[in-house]
Amino acid sequence: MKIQPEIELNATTEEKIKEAARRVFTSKGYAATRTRDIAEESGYNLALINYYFRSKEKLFDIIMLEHLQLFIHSVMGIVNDPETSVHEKIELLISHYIDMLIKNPDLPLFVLSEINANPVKLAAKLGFGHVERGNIYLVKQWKELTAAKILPNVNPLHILMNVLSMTIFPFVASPLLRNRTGISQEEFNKLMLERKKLIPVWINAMITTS
Amino acid sequence: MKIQPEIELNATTEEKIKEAARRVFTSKGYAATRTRDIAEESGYNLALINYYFRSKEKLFDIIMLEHLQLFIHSVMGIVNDPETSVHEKIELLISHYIDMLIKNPDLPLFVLSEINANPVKLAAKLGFGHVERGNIYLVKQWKELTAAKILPNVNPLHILMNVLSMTIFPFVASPLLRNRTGISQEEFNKLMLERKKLIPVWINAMITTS
DNA sequence: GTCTATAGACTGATAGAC
DNA sequence: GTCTATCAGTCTATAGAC
Repeated sequence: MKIQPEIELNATTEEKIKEAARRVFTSKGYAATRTRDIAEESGYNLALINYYFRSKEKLFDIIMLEHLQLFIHSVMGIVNDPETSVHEKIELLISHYIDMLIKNPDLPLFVLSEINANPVKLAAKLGFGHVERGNIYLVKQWKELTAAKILPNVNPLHILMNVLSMTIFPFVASPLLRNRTGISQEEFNKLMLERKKLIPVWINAMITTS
Repeated sequence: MKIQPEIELNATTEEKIKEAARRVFTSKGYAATRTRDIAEESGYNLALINYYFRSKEKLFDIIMLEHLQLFIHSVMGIVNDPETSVHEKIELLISHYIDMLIKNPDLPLFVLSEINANPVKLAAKLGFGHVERGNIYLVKQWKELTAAKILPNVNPLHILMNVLSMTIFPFVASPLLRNRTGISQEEFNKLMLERKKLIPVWINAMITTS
């Protein structure tokens, strides 16, 4: 699944239009995107968008579904791995997200905005492939550790919020942050790479002092 | 400055239109908002919007400027207070934001989306009233404490990111979070009120273990 | 100040030539 | 498959009646 695609010489017209649409939708959002923008970005004509995808909305739905999978379902492999410990899972999750978001920095703001704009419509897409919380291996491990009093009895939802917040929010606030602090894109990415090591340490600190 | 206004019986037509515009813009964003939506929400006719505000864009600019002040400049009073300690400032900041965001939950996603959509245009507005970082009292206090080795020498930008992330991000991700966990709006607000006390403790933990 | 009616530009989508 | 030309609908903004 590509977001920032390499130039594929042998990509079909359909694929090229889809990649162009992905770029335009992700940077401007659904409402601000004109089908003419996508046509121009793809190098093809406006009529071809409807030829291949029937409507602006159907094209958007295809792209949004792929983004949701990238954003949510891709982490299922990490949190369901029976071979890794809780701390390793947290570390892998943070590392996975930061690498992915450095490549696709406007993905989270796009996804969260569009979910907010149309929560009912996207609930169905989100439900697809939904795994019951009790069946997630990470949840099982967490419960075992709290039962054995190895972990303190904190609400795991708070910890989850903290992991995702500290990992994802800087990308969401990046334009504002860069405006206020004056740091460059490169300096920002360097900070985020530092955070791959720092966030797990901070999470440990807040768990053990709870 | 009101976002969720009480019904003001003696509000002027101009104020009523502005409040209606605030509600519609904030929930749908600039591009998805039609001037007809604002007219309908205000109870007045479409023509009056242009009579009072000349254009959709000028009306939007007025509202965005007020939101930016609410979002950014309102905290200046806290971080510039010479009477409070660093830890008190952090505590007050978190408390202030959480109270404000419980009242205006879609404010951050709106502001961040629009800045992302038009960073150049909003840079001017953000610069207005900009205070040099060196002159902020919190920054001065922080430097003194690290110089005296009372605080460890961590990059304060990371700490700032963590405070804002853990405080603001849950509101940004709230629709997704509620979809995945099934918690209600009330339960979410209760979690956020808990975080008013928890986040300062966590921040302390991560500072002292650095 | 507030309304109705409408101008003028733009949008998503399609017909039809090649 | 790909294009040009165009339709029908919607948008912002304004003219003009009251």
